[in-house]
Amino acid sequence: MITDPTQRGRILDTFPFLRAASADFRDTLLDSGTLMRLPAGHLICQDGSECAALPLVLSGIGRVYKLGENGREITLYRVEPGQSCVVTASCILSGRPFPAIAECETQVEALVVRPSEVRQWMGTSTPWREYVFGLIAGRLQEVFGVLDAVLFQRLDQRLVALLLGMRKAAPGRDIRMTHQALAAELGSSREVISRVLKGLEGQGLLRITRGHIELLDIPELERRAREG
Amino acid sequence: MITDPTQRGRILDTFPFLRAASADFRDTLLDSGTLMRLPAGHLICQDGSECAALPLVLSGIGRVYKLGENGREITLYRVEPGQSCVVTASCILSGRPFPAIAECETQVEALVVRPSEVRQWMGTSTPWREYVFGLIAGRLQEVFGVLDAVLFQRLDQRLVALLLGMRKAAPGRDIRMTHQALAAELGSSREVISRVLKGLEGQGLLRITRGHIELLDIPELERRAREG
DNA sequence: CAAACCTGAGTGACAAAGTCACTGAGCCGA
DNA sequence: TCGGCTCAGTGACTTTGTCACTCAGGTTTG
Repeated sequence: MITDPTQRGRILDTFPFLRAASADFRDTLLDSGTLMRLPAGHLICQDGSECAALPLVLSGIGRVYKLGENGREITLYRVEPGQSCVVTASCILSGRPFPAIAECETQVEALVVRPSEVRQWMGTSTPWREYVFGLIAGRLQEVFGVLDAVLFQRLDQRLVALLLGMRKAAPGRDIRMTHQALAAELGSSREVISRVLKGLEGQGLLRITRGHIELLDIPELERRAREG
Repeated sequence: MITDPTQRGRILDTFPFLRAASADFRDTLLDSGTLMRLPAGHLICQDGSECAALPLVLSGIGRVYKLGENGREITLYRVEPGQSCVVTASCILSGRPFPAIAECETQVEALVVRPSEVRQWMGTSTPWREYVFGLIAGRLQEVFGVLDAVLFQRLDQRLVALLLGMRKAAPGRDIRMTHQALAAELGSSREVISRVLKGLEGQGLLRITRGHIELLDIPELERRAREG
């Protein structure tokens, strides 16, 4: 139950679809949901387990990834404020186990709603339904994209694209990230990432120092990401 | 509009969720849907294109796959009678392009419904909604499984598992399939499949002849598929 | 019937990527 | 400043993908 008017306003701002919903539905959601603060590293859903609740993210970032027996991992997508992990939702609605791991990458504030409500609202609120379907379709597309990249794209291209993407998210030439973390994004291994980075450094496209990477020739890197 | 009572009965038998739906909804669906017969090889949806309709499969098999620039491909899942390609549905509901290719593997009979109806029924019929969500969750799980296999499993294991799965589908020791087709299932290439099969033949586990494969030591193959 | 043709399969050389077992380099606290 | 920690580099090897072929078994057709 959310009573604080400031919090209620914040929720409406973060989830614009609520503005399109009926006042009735808005109240139901705010009354039945619980505001939770989850620490970084908290596991929201484990691979193969049932999903007990659907968190609507208000702040912070969630990360959904697959983990192999050997310890290698790959990021499937991130859940940002205003979104929710809809794979969770689809698992809730169909009673299936969750096929990956969902974890808080940073501290996460979320409005947590119960499966029974998720299910019920699908029938009663069109904006809610469209919100959920929009998320599902978006995730499907992201996961299909990951599969495509893994199967059909070269690792050096994927790595360069990732680095450029991160630069866009946090402008500047410096990227603070370990080789291990880059490997976990792409589903590769640290050694391989190190080798590829070293190759790019040899070509003068970037500079590697402990814990971060400085992009030097950005136009050329952009060309590589596009053409290979 | 489906009027023939035999056809109507067949549809109800193929889609049991319709029995749980109201008579009203059943009639709406049967009145607004069109029965189509699509030849083998017909493309239902191309990569990146908009989906114009949702086909509910009555007979035959559809196959959904990803195609890389180099020509390599990988099967994501198959659509069997009683199912539908829900990725299509989610694309319809969210107006996104389809992220793969959907093709008729055999001749397919389908009840085709319009996007506007798909969308509308999500609000009006609970059985329809649960049907669609069940399909989506199932597909998500399949696609996640493919990703897992591609990233974390060895090809020989995957190939053996595929062969054993095919034997279960069509009992007998003989599997009629080209190396190219096996490669397309697994997202590999013909040469590599040939090599792996040759290795298995060298170990006396199967026998290769032009166009088909005879499984010899099935218990050992099953052990391989499990343990590696 | 035999030559031409097509599809399926095998081969060898190489490149890309993952694995394993290390070594070494920077950093921080005791 | 010593020890321990995390991060990164290296070399040898395996697995998988790619390329450019050749070859083998059928079918079609002149």
